Amino acid sequence: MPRPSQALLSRRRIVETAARLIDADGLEAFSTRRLAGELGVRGPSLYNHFANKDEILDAVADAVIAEVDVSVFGTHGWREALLGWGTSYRDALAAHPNIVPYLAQGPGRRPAALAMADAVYGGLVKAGWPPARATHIGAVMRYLVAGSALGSFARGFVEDPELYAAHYPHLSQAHRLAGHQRSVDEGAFRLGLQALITGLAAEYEATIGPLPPLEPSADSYYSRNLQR
Amino acid sequence: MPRPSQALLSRRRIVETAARLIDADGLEAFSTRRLAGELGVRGPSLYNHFANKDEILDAVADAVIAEVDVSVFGTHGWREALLGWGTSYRDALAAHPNIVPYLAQGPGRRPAALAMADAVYGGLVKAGWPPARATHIGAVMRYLVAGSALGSFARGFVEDPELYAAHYPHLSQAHRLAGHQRSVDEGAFRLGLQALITGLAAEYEATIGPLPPLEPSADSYYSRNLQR
DNA sequence: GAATAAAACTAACGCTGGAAGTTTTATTTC
DNA sequence: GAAATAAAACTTCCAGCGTTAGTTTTATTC
Repeated sequence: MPRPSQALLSRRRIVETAARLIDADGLEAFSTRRLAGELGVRGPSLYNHFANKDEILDAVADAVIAEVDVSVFGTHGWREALLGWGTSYRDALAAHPNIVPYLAQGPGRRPAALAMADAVYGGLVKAGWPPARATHIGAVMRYLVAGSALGSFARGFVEDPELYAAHYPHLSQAHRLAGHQRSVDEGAFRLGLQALITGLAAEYEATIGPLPPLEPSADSYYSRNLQR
Repeated sequence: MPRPSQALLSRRRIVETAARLIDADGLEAFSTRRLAGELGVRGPSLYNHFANKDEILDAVADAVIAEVDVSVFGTHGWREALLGWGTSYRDALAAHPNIVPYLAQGPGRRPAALAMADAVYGGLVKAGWPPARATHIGAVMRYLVAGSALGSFARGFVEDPELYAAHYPHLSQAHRLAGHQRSVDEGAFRLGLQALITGLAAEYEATIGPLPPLEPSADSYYSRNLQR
């Protein structure tokens, strides 16, 4: 069956289906044939729309980053912005953990990833951070977020009390971690993000000047969490 | 040629060779046949020593973690310990970035990874951190270290000025990042680690009590870097 | 309307991890 | 020490992988 009268595929449809498969089964189980099957076509048909499998993965990764909200850099001080952006960034990645090893390689030529980098770097420099420091901060945030989204810390511990009993005296409760996955993982990320911002604030005061005031709004999510 | 009189393979030899191949060519290019070829045998021979390819990768990952030095938890305060361990952890992973996506999944049943978790958690609890907080801190450190070792932040930016010119006004110098890979990546990690520890210290003082004094030794690497 | 391009298919290639079967040697059992 | 058993190497084979080349039909361009 050669070219159909109505297009069966589009880049968008391919990317959406690929994202769904990767979310459901992971990167290792993802194959061009599997994807083609889900789309009701054959493997080689994908090559009419993407040069290779990597290009599909690239597009999936950028679709994930496109979900990240960087608007706080235009509306809040740098501390609230880091908190809001970091949270949104981690939410986006945590919703799609299986693609994280792939997208953590850097923006490359991906439009959404570059737009995010542009907004973050620009916002930090505007806040008074020297350019080199702004770069470092962007990098650290990526480390923290990508690291936290790579896979559950809590679920990395096997639910078998016997495993820990003989040789790991302090890990007697480690088998319970997986059962508290969400609270452990989110609690850890929240702690890390807040501690990092607190530490950066100390450096800002020591090397740049007084901190910009936090939003006075009583119901502001950001001010509540950066109270000192 | 059936069973040789002298053993051609050992688990240790397999793991060392696998680690070398992964370091040289990456995880995607790593195959059981490639590994077998390097060892002078055929692919299926590996299955006499490891159940499957994943088990080989597991052993490689644990060999990397075995390089991490956690002894500072027994000799220094928790701040110096986090700094020293975090640095050693990142050094070990940065020396083997290609296996990082694999080992970041958590300790599982790997002896070295469990021993590391045991030492870190035990050290933090002994320093006064509540158990749940100690878990969070362990998780955050993994986020930061694994995230920073996943691949170079600086090299994630393409060395093409034209890419950034039209749509990313703040990224006019981004094409230069790759040329400063080492200083950017290490500078960022150092900043993140120190800021994180500073922030954690603030929480320790606010919720637990006075900080343990830093080592008085004038030449101590740790005290010099945690000065406030 | 003819020529060109695009999008689907099939067939094929070389590669992958691993199972099954065979052969020889080491180790265990008596 | 001989026989039985186990182990470690090989070969053959399987089903799956990403991708290329060629064919056919339809859309688009001139």
